[in-house]
Amino acid sequence: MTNPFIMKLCGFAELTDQEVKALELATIKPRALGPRKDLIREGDQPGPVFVMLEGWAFRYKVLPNGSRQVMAFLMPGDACDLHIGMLAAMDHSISTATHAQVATISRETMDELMLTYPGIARAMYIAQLVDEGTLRAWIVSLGRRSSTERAAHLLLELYLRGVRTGVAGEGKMELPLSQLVIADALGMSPVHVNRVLQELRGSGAIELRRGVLRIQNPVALTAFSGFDENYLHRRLRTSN
Amino acid sequence: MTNPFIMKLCGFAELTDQEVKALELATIKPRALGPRKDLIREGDQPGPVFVMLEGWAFRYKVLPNGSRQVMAFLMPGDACDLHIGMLAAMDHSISTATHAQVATISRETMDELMLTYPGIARAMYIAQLVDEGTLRAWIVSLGRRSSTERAAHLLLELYLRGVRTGVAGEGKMELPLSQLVIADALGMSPVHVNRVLQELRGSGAIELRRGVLRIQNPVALTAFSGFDENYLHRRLRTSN
DNA sequence: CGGCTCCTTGACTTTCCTCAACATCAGTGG
DNA sequence: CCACTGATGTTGAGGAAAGTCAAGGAGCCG
Repeated sequence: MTNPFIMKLCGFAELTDQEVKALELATIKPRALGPRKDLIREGDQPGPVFVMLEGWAFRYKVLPNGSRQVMAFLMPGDACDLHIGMLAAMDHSISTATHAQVATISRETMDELMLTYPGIARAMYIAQLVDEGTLRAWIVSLGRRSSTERAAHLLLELYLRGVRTGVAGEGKMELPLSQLVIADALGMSPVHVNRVLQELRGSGAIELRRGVLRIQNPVALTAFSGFDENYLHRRLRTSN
Repeated sequence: MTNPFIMKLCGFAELTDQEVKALELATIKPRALGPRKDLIREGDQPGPVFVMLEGWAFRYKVLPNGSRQVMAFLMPGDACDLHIGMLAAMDHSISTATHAQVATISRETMDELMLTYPGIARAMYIAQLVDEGTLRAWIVSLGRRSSTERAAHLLLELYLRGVRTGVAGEGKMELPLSQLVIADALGMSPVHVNRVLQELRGSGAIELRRGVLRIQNPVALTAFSGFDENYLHRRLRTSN
């Protein structure tokens, strides 16, 4: 299977062949987007569900003083919020970070998929819960971790999420994010991100160069950043 | 209506009399809890949905180094996550901050309520979306606002949320949170919270004493903190 | 009254930001 | 093939913001 979205949902719930087929059909015609293109802007009325098939995007908000905060990364396999269509207006924007292939599933189609296929509904709910847990984990990082711990935590998170969708493995993943975007996610200045990454590189914990991340010492990195993978919910409730 | 939970849901969707009755019935027997009692702990298997009828609680996580981060406040009218029961384990804990009256609705009852009453389902989904928007707003605050702006933003948020549930009004609300808990929510030290609050008091924007918050100058506070109430979604989509 | 929690203040230290300059790299068009 | 351009990464120096440590004050309750 090459579709990271389906691979991720299969990790969340047992999907029947029919369900997989329906998902394949729904994401069969992605559109190509260049880097730095807004998928949707704050204030817009929410439209279809976006599914990232290739490339990276991020949710962000720009403050009156011009600074920007990234609130979430969307990597291949990620979809955006389920029920967001109920709201009148987006409270943040989503932009691509790289070239991307994005499938769009209309609200109606999505509702129908979830009504028809309980496995899809279940998997989408779980994906949403994990996303929410991820938001909370970011709050913890921003509030109580040092800048170096914070960076280490983010890199580990992205790697583990990548493993789930098949875009990462064997300690390696493509990570085409500029230090500027990482800075806006970690709530720090770009120059400090640079120094912090050097520190992590210097300690031998990671390698990050030319858009490729290598986790050299996962154990040390986990301990140092206080990473607790609970929030990614790799073990799900088996019954019901 | 004295039930802040029902008042809040009514603000999100038009509820029929039947639906209101069903909600009243479901929350008729709250249990009383003292301050600093955990409702549920990280690692526990999720149980019923909790509904705060009186008093305050907060979601939090304690890091290996002993520091604590508060990720959300639950004030009267708030309920905790809808589908959390699908997960095997909580990724954070919830504790009371004050004496509290908490109703518990079993997973089965909640599922049934949402299946039977579309208005309740809709209102609960919207409440969840608003909670999620609130998490993102906290990320923005923690990442990109100065400590004083951050404090101002939090107080304004809590006040506006209180208005929605009827526990705040006319620039005034009960806010029984210690500076220590506020510090853990803002990701700063308690002594700095103290200084920042003094600054806000001194500027005439707020008054906060003995557990009562007064917003003296909402306009200045909004501008200063860069508060954008979008994320509370006071205007909802009317159709569908 | 004693004991607890919470709030307040001052002095010192650390972390991280800002500013500024420069290096590197990929893509573009001549 | 090379010069130009824009985005990105790197380095150093100085300063502002917020943390830590330590001590004392205020309020509340048994």
